[in-house]
Amino acid sequence: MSATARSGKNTAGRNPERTRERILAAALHEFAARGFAGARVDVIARRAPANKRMLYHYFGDKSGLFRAVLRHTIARRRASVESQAPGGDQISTMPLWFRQNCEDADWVRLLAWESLQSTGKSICDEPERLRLTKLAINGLKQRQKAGKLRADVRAEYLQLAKASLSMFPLVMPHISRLIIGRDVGDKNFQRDYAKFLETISVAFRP
Amino acid sequence: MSATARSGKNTAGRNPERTRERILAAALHEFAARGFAGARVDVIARRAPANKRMLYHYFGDKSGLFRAVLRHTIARRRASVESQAPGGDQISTMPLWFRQNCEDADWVRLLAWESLQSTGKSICDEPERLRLTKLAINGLKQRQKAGKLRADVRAEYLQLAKASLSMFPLVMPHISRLIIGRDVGDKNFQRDYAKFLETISVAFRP
DNA sequence: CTTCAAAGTAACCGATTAGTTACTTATATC
DNA sequence: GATATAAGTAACTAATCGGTTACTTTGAAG
Repeated sequence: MSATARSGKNTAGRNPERTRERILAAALHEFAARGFAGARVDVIARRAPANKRMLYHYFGDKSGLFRAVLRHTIARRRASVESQAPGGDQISTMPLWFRQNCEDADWVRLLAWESLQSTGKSICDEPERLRLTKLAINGLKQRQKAGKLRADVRAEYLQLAKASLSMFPLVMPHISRLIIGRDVGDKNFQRDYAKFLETISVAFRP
Repeated sequence: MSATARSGKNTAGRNPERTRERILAAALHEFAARGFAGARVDVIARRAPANKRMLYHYFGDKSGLFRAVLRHTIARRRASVESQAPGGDQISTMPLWFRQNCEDADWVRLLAWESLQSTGKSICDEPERLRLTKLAINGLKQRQKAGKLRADVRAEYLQLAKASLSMFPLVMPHISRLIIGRDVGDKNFQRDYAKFLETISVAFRP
């Protein structure tokens, strides 16, 4: 009875995978909010909720947890990147990226903390991330060949510009608010900025 | 004798202002490298070099020092912003901004740390920063009126886009390297990216 | 029913680190 | 030159926080 109930069990008792997932989710939240150095292991454990001991059991130490969160979130975003790669859509992708980033602001912020803190150091999980980056760039190259994107600039720089414009307001919400006067979470701002990105997309057309 | 020698004295003995300046410089370096939570007060004191006690004497506590560094660097950049505002130059300003940011990478990184860490909180030294921001935006508005800049998008959004494109590679060097394959410190990258910014500036012309 | 491994808990520990105390030394003013 | 004031030093402290120890509970298998 208990063996058969095991697979369907979701609500009570022990459940290693769920505990792991809860810790990862809480850690993403805390690391995104305060960065690696600012994040508190006890806060993550309390918010999971889980015992701190379990956190160390599954992830070794604080930086192991940080890496696990990175890997886990990269894996989650993989599908989204891979589905976009074929590049057959009509509408400009930049406003779309921005919208997705708004939905996944914790991920963008995590990326920003990681990038700032690990200057000079090697990139965690580099092979996989390089693969996904190349995939996105190849998508742009295909569109360049198809005449949908200007071909007189390297696709790499177009990718960098797209990343900049679609992530910056989330990475530096402070600056964004100083300039625009509205908060990044403000839906009106998000709509207007997406529209703006659509407008200046002419820069990337032939 | 000592009173007259006092003003010309720069090398030895006591010198409050110089000590203050040295602490500020060391703090900028440390905060830019590791962020507020990651920075170590002892490291700043050792690098100044100055005694930790002096640091607390001049700046109260760690966050007081952080705010002082912000204010000090804002004051330093003020002249540069104010001289640019009149907007009479011929060449596109975006590559110029990027170049200046590369020269002052610590400042850009400090700004990024501050923005990430203080989400939701109030902006330190807001009135002055708002004034400088408005100044830059007014410069853009003037150029819009002069027909040098497209007028069908609000100047605020143009300013945000300029900030994004000229700061992003410095704020997220990791991502930048994944996409381009070269380091942000690489002079070749800086040249090529500046050129790219020049090229896509057409998006901002009428 | 027993057993054994893994999940889970609470209390603890040692190191790091922001912030202080008690003191000495220099310098400007009278 | 005496003196008051501010600069500067070294050693200390209290608390925070990452990580651990010793223990209990759960549940699947023989």
